[in-house]
Amino acid sequence: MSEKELRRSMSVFPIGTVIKLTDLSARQIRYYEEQDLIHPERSEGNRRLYSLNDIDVLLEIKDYLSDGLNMAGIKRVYKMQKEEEKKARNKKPLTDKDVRRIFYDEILSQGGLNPKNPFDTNRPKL
DNA sequence: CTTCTGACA
DNA sequence: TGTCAGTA
Repeated sequence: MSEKELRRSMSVFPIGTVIKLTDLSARQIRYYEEQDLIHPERSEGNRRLYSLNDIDVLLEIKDYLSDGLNMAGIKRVYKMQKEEEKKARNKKPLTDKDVRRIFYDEILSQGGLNPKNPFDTNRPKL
């Protein structure tokens, strides 16, 4: 892991800072953590500490949300990214963002996954 | 003063 | 998701 990646993964920001940077509510930020989309560490006083990477993910989630994806859809974007990582890890030189971008576009082009429509657990796998 | 967890008029 | 409570 490069030094830059190491720094981007260091947990140093309190939730207040993240709220200002992402314009998301504390409620939402904690909820996305429950959904395993971000993994902030904890300080001695049990306070959450976020990394630049966590903030990037939060910013991406905001975009997905504004484009109509619900939690199920967003979680799939990241879930598929992980699955694809294992395959590409030893082959393609795609970055995490490239992979997410690809699946994100696919999901959008397939329509659906709107916040209104309940869950889509039974949707066909991409 | 800031953040945390749990709960719901 | 908002928000209020009671803490740490």
